[in-house]
Amino acid sequence: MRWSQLLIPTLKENPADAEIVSHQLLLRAGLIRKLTGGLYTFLPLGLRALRKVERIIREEMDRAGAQEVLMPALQPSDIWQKSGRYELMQDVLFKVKDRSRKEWVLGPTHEEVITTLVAGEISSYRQLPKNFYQVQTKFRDEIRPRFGLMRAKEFIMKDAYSFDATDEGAQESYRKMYAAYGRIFKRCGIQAIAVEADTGVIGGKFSHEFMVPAETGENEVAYSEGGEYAANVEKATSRLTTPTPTVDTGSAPGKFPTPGIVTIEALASAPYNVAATAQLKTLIYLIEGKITLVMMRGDHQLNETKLAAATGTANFRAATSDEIFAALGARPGSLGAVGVTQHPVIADESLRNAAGMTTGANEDGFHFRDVNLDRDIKVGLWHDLRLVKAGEPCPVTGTPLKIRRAIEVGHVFKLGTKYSEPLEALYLDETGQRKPLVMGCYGIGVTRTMQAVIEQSHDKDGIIWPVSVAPFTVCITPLSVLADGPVMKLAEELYQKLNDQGIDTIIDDRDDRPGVKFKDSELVGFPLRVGIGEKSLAKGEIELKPRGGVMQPIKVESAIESILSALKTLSGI
RNA sequence: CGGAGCGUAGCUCAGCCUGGCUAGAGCACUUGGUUUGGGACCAAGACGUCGCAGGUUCGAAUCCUGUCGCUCCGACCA
Repeated sequence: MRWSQLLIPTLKENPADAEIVSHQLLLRAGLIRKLTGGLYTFLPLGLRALRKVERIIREEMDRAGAQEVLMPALQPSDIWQKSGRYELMQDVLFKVKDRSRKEWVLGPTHEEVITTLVAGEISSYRQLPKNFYQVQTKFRDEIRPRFGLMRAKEFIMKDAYSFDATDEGAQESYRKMYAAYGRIFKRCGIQAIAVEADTGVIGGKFSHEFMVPAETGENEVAYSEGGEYAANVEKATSRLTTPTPTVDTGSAPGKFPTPGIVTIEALASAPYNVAATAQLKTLIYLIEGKITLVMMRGDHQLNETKLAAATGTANFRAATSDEIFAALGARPGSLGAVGVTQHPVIADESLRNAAGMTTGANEDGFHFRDVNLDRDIKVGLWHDLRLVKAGEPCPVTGTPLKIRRAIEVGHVFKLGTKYSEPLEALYLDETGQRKPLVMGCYGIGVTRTMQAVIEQSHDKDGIIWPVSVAPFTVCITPLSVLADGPVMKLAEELYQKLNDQGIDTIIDDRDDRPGVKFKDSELVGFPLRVGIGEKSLAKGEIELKPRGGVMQPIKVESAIESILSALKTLSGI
């Protein structure tokens, strides 16, 4: 393509509303333009890069045995009612009404649609396994769209759904997708790591997220140095650095005065000297409107994602001081669960068998000592609720965990029968028994992946596209565009030959000064620039400049061969 | 939704505190000229409901009220 004919509106200055570098470069390189918050138009170059990411995804999905379909983005709300997610996901669902006032949903994801399809089309174990995928626009009423394509109201996702007869089969389908994801991100030129993750509103048995390490990422990943363990902090666990006391003092809980003491630290200091590990922290939450006591060890922090996983709902918040006083008769700082039977109590696993603990007495200015969990507190639910911190021992290796930020580009879920049961996607097995299909689902944020590539691969001058996803692979830069001059003649000739070889080539035929062309080609980030100027041409040479590499002169006679071999090197072939 | 900030030319911003004349600069754009190996220079020109609505005032980009939009931090997620 000819630069002069394409819309490539590069910007010299950073747009005021772009905060992170990949967002700035998307705008500056003329790849996208904002329509309004969370909604973007893909310009010619941006679309070309996006299409290349999509092509890699399609090739790897096909290779892994998945088949492409295309489902409606507009969906009837009744299938969402059936799956139970109409309520659960109401905050992100875009809803629209038609002329007869019937309500529809703009699909944020497609478990309901694909399961409905499969329920009607698959009825025998002989048809299994199956895996269907699509590349499609998703709609989510995000609470806060941000960072350009990173979190948008409308975005392109590749979603795949596997259907198996057995759990073992589903496991194998999961494994295949997991492997395919690794190949996809590698081919896109980004380093993504798989981490254990929370399943959230999608639900299911377990899941892995594919994370691109980046300071601007919205997630935190806990991992061991050697890569033996990696998990989203929402899900991560660690070994305890210090054990929880379990020695029964033999005494019943004894109330003692602690005037003005309302923090763990204060109680840990003189004259009380109660180690934080021997204290019970009692947090009061309003879970689906009900006062609930959440118990943590004094030195631990609550992880709210784990609380959601434990309770099966995200509909909760910390209670206010007044709500707490009304329920327990004391203010934060003096709270405890001893003798509390009228409210449910949830406790963190680290408190199992805890004994000789100290906790608030539900009376301002007083605490209990000698509290045994088994004997004195009615715990209704035990669950891992603890937020891991950097430096705590890895659950696998025992070495100190590290924590770093990352961008989630993909997520694979082992779903089980969460959707096949309510939507009645059943099949007959060898013995004629009717059983629910065992499902998995697998998403890649395609537009987000494209931005993640930029976030991970850029320098002060602009984007550094990997060959695999670059909008154009080669940029031919004639320094003079006189139509019948030797420079332009050679440029046109190379342009023809490269295109004939199937190399995506752009020729910068703009009548601009060299500096402008160099800056623009670096900003957009084409992997290889072929510079043609009168000076070097006089020596029978032109210049090859890999983006991010060093300029090298090549002979005109062997230009095509040199370019092709440089591309091979850049592609890592 | 809670907290913080910003809305002035296509873009980046100044002017606002302390109200006053035709509302400014740089980049981009148009025309002419000079340039031509790292975002050129000269000259001329075009481009504004100062986000919107209301108020205060002789007079509002500037002060007040409301409203809309955008960005950032938190809850949500590919």
